[in-house]
Amino acid sequence: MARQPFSKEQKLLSSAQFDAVFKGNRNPVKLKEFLFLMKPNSIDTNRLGIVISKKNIPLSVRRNRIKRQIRECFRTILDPDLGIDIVVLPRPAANFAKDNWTFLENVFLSLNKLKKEAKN
RNA sequence: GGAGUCAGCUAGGCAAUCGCUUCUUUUGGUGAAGAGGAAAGUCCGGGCUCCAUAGGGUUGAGUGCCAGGUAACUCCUGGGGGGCGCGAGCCUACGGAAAGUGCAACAGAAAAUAUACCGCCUAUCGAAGGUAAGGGUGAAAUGGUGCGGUAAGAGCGCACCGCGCGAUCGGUAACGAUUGUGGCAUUGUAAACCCCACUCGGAGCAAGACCAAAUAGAAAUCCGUUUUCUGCGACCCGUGGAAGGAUUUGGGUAGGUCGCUAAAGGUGUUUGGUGACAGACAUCAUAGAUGAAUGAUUGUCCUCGACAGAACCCGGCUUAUCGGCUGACUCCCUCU
Repeated sequence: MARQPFSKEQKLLSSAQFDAVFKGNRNPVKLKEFLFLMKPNSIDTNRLGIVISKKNIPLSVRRNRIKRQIRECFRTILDPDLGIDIVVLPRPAANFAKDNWTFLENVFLSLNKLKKEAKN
């Protein structure tokens, strides 16, 4: 199994990078619980940004848990060669979802397929 | 055995794989450490930092039985008064109501000014007089109980209790005990205004300090202080700054480094103290992120895991909380 690191190269760090994704995204994935925005980038790796507001997820414990689960899926599942920037926004419905883990797993798996088809 | 009071502890464990943050080694890696009792609410207090060491008056805010502890407090400890409970215990903003003002719904005759609905007594039998015993209303009704007294009554008189004032004794004090004396006068409300006593400068780690880069919004020093604006919570006084001129240095930006964790620190023993706590000695090294680290998956065991995530740091308060454990004490029942 290849190493699957998650360091600062894999994160969106500045507001400029975030803005680029918000403005340059095409066909976003809109779900009840999450919103995914994606944009191809110019570097080799994927980069992840999470925007999670207190308004949508009031409890800090749950906020942290959702962030970790998103990060973990990004790290373990997503094809590292895709070269996309991705921003995930949890929505209020994520509060009530019991099994976010399997849900996110499926989403990221389907993302892999989508992107591969797009490249081919 | 049942019911209850108080104090304290704990906050799933183990293993495997893949990851994150910091540190150490060293640059492949290896190793070590890595959220809470409330990290929360931001309600108080303090450290620390800057503003200009921050003065006076008015205003504003806070505290409010006494003594002590503390860096400090609205916290804690001990004590006193009052209330609740059979009890262990619990609760208590607990200074002032003859300085003044306000308020007291409904009911009730009357709610603070005095007065009289039913009643009682007198009677010249009237739309009179005397009463406040009793009844009734209310959260609250002009001291309470008893005896005397009277036409009926009334602190009108007396005794005891209560209340005010004084003295003595005990106590650091709050206060308590004893005793003398006064006379029954104006109810309650001050988490209503208010009065009295005491305390209080402001803003906050996005505080603040330094470094780098880049091209004209800034900064520093000096001169000046009529006017205008502005800071010191507000206003007045007082005082500082800016707008102007001269000289010098050179910036934006979610950039980087520091602040940033060793601190009124934890644990143990011991000394002093009723106790909060303080002193001495020994010992421990224990998160430090910054688009923000503790996770995910799998297996397994059990009692099947609540509330909940550090963001400068401490002391408290308040609120949330599954299950379990420990100790001390009280009451009731049964047996001996």
